[in-house]
Amino acid sequence: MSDNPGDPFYYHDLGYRYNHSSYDAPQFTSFADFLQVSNHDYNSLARAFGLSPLSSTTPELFSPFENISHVKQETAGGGNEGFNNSIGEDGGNGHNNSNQVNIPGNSSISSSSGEGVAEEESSKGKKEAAQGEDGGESSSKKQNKLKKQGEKKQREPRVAFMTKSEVDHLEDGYRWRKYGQKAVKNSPYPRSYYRCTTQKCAVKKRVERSFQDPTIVITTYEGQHNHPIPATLRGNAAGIFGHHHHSMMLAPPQPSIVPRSFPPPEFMSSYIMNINQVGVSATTSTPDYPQGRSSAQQQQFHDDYGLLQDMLPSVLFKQEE
DNA sequence: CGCTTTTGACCGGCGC
DNA sequence: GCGCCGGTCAAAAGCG
Repeated sequence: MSDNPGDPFYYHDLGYRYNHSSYDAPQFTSFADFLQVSNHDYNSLARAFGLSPLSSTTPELFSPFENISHVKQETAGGGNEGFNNSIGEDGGNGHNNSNQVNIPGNSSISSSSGEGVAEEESSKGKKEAAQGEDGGESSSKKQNKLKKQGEKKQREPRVAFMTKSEVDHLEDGYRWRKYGQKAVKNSPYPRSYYRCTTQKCAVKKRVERSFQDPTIVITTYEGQHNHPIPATLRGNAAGIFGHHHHSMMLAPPQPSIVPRSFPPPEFMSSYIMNINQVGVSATTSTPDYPQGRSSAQQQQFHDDYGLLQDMLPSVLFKQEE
């Protein structure tokens, strides 16, 4: 995948790969549901994923990963289209078989290219080009704030999911407000930008459908929630995470672009194709990184990964600078 | 009415 | 410096 060492992280680095035919697609109503975990476990997973835990916890302190580099697309005439192309490529070559996990800060469980890529790019230092403001909470203004010292614009940890789904916006228990949509270069499908509606929370996510395989939706989370899952949304968090089926949930978030229709309630029909961790252990590259990790945190971190490995064998993590 | 989505303008980084 | 590009803003429209 990273044929181009110089490339910043591209989604194709995900090593995306899966077997169309070998999966059956279970139905899930939420992220946690699809992970098939309890609330407790979810919290661990969430940390590992850089997502927010269900319980209120210390906000900005734990981010297993730091320093994200932004997914960038080749500006040169737009050859590369991030995910879309990448998916095609990787899917095609697929040297990476799905069951591998790279642990940030650790070397890896899978020696697959992913890792190499991560290194390369981190060295690359090509930061996020098209980045607007980053996790800043003052979302009101333009972004003209400067960073502290030599710290460049760092992004929050990002996690990308590739999910087979009919709907673009997957239910994950949080409430989001869409704040933008842009056309993806060589794709007929647009990319939508969402922000967590909880006031103090700066988590964002992007959703786009794969151009190569329109049945796949790529959701990229950025940042971590600092609050519990809102218990409102029809049913409540408990209903979402707790357990049983997913009966209600009324109208699915509308399948915007995807023409095909499908049974309404199953908007979360999905299975994971791949998961990408875009964070990185930046402690080395960014000395002044605000949040140091305690050994306890690291331990937790590893524990989370261990957990993930057990639970999500097909997940593939990747780190990036 | 309060919220969300829509949508074109705008911004800042980067390559040329 | 200019223009492309990904990402964001924000006014207006939409919806329950």
